[in-house]
Parts: sequence; structure tokens; C-alpha cells
Amino acid sequence: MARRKVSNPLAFAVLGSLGERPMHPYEISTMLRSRGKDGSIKLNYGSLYSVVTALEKAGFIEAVETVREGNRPERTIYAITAQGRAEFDDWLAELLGTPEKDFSQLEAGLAYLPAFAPDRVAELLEQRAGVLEQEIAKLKGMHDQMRSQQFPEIFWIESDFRVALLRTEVTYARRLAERIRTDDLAGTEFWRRTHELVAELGVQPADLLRDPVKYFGVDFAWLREVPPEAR
Amino acid sequence: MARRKVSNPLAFAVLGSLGERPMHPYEISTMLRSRGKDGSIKLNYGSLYSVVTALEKAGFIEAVETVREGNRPERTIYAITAQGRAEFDDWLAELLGTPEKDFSQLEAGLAYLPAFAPDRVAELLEQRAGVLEQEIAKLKGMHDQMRSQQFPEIFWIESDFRVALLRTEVTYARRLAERIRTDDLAGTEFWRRTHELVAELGVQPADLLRDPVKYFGVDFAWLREVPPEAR
DNA sequence: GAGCGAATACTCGATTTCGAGTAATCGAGA
DNA sequence: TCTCGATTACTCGAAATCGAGTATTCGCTC
Repeated sequence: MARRKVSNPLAFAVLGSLGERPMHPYEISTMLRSRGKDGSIKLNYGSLYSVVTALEKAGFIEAVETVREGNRPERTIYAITAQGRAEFDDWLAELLGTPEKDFSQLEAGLAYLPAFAPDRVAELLEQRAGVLEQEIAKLKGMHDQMRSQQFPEIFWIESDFRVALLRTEVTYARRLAERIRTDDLAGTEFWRRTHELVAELGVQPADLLRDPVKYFGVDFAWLREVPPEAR
Repeated sequence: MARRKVSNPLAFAVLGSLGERPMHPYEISTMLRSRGKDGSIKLNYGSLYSVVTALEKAGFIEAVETVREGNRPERTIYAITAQGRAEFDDWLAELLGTPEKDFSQLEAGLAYLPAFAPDRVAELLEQRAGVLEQEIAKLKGMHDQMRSQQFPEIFWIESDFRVALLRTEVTYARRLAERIRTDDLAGTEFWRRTHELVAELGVQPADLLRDPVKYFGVDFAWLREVPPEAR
């Protein structure tokens, strides 16, 4: 069985919301949106309702009332249980205290950099940096406004952290693009040459590495260190 | 229909791997592991085989051969198709050039900070920072070794980026813990007091905000700016 | 040469996740 | 008063995800 009975982060948000007061699912979703928490925790309706059902089955929340207004669908109001509070407590402690691997899309892309020619990569990275900068500016605008309203920082600290991550990404992307363009990145010449040869001779990159002396005029020491299964 | 026919990042890695040469699925998995790409792209067997099937159905890869060695299960060897190459190309360009929102667990945790008392939060954040520092040290050790072998940096750049992200997280966590402890974070006193009152009086946090003058002796200007659905 | 742990190469089915679709109501303007 | 877009409140089924389980073989030691 999975570590948590309901492991979707949205379930964590549901527990957190119901910890404040009983609500019906749709109300949880609007509250999350209006507080901007949907920027930190992925919210979608399909997941919301299935997660609520799962939390109920696990005994973390319970239906306390169903009301019907006019001809609208019934709204079931849920409240958190004692086990639910314990689960939320444990979960928050884990989220804060125990880092678990996040997978970022840029990381995935970087893992396959050699597939593109250096200049193409540099261009794309600069494009990314530009978009991210706009995103940062937007967030900073919101922060300035909240700060000017004396709105306590704890209520939007996650967004501030987000800015820190985005800044790191922008800086990294810009810097990497620069290093690629100036051949400062160790091995860029080899990388560049590989793509030239592939374009000129129509061979596969793997062929080039099978006979480096022929194609590059040198034997790469590091090639000998690569275990066969990574070839 | 989803933007991509097969959207799991592992599918991207499969396309990237088969772009080098034809392989059978298990071989892809061992190669990803030995190259450490499984640190950047989540790899698990269940997903691997279903993703390979989906890629085949979409025409991005095709079975070229099935071999059987001894009594072992048959291994089906797949190769990438022209459409598959186009898809990989498009996908990599998107991963690099177009940022898409990543959700980090710390961000999710920070979104619910007010639920814990300030000191508890500071403690957990410092615990997190400690663990992350070990992780960073491990990665840096690997990088030093690869650098000393002259192993081209493009082949492990994603891991270097990972270190940049982890560093940001450590710095942020340490700094935030410090700001909480020293009441430098705007609103920390209010936050601290809230938890004291909840502990002393046994009331709900929401009740305190319903009559701030009574509990805090002041009226919070920012409270009036909070729209009712965020209450 | 028997025993055993690691590696090989998957399979399976139970959850989870998703997001488009639906259907009613409300409010603003023509 | 009629219309039309936005909001409310959810449903549904297809697709994705997962990770534990299985069965074989290899290499090593005792």
C-alpha cells in the first residue's frame, strides 16, 4: 500500500481547508482559487471530487450535511475528523521537513541536450528565460500589492519561494546559453563538431563515437570510462 | 485530446534513447539508470512498458525484431520512426523553450504554513535544509569525479542544474527559518499570538479573526481587503 | 554441485488522474 | 422581459500511473 491512503497533494489542500471550517467541495475549490493556492497545488475538478470521496472512505473527513438550494444539484458539506487532523499534521510536517524528489521539466530537457546543436539550445534557453522573466514580474507585482496592504507574509510565502525558484531557473538558463555560445562549457566544441559532422556526412552520432580518432582526430580518455551499458 | 498523444516524460526519454539506436524496453531502462537520467525523469517499469505500447500505437516507434535467449522471456526490440524523431524534436524544443508550471512539494507545504506554530515550522525547515545539504554534497562529489575524468559537461548538465535548484531551496529554507525565529517575517507576531491563543483558549483560528479587536487588541486593515470567498 | 542473492525482463490489475461535458441558475444589459 | 455569458456544482469514462509480483537465469561461494 502507498505511504498515504490518499496521496494526491490536492487531498492535503482539502484537509487544510476543512481544517478551517466545514465546506462543500466546490467551495473548497473557489477558496483555493481566490487565495491563489491553486498556483502551488494542482487543482482540477475531476481530482477534487474523487479525492474527497477517497478521504471520506479513509475516515479523514465526513459528510455533515447535504443542502439543496432551488433546483441546483445537492451540495454535500464535509467536515474534517480527528484522524483527518492527525493526517494533515503528519503530512505538513513531512512536506516541510522531508525533501522528496521533484522532477522539473527543464531538468528533463537538459538531460537530452546533446540531441540538439549547441546554437539551437542556446536560443531556446534564452526564449525560456524571457518567458520566465515575465512570470516573475507578474508575481512580484502581486507581492508588492500585498505588501502595501500589510497583508501578512506567511499567507503568500509559497509564492515568494516560487519566485526564488524561477529566478534560479532564469539565471541558470541565461548563464548556460552564454557558456554554450562562448564555448566555455567543457566539451562544447566536441558537441558542436558532432552536429556538424552529422549534418555533413549524414552519419549517426553513435558512429562517430565508435571511431573518434577518424572523426575527431583524437581519442577521448573519458570514452573508455563509460560502462558498456551506458553506450 | 491531450496536447501529446503520449505525454509521460518517460516517453520522451524512450524516444531519446531509441533515437540513438534500437533497443528493447528493459535495455532502455538500464541505460537510463547507468547514465543517471532516472534522477531527472521518473522511471518505473509499469509506466515503461505501457508507454512503449502507447508510442508504438501512435506510430512513433516500431518493433523491428523479437529475440529469445534461452528460456528467458522474449525481448522485443524497438526502433524510432520518422514521426517519432519529429515528436522528440518538438518535445525537446518545448521542454527547453517553453516553461510550464512545476509543482514542488515545499511550495505545497509553505501554502499551509499558518497551520503550524512558527517555531515548529522553523525547526522543520532547518531539518529539511540539513537533508538537502547532504544530497547536494553527494551530487557535487559525482560532478567532481566526472570533471576530473574530463567527461563532457553536457552529459551531466541536468544534474548541475538540479544542484542549483537544491541550493536555492536550502538557502530559502534556512533564511525563512531565521526570519521566523527573529520575527523579521512580516506578520510573525500575529501568527505566533494566534497559536498561543488557540492553545490557551481552545478556540478556532477562524474565531480569532472574526473579532480581532477582542483577541489582538487591534483591527487589521488587511482583513477588510480579503474577499469573502477567501475567508 | 547445491544453494542463494542479484540481475533480467517483464505482467497485471487496482487506483489515480484527468479534463471535457452537462445542466442549472444568476446577473447585466438591450 | 428576454437573452446570453458567466458562475455554480458536479459527473463520467477513458487514459495514465504505479509498484508489487513472477519466473527465469547468472554468478558466486561453501
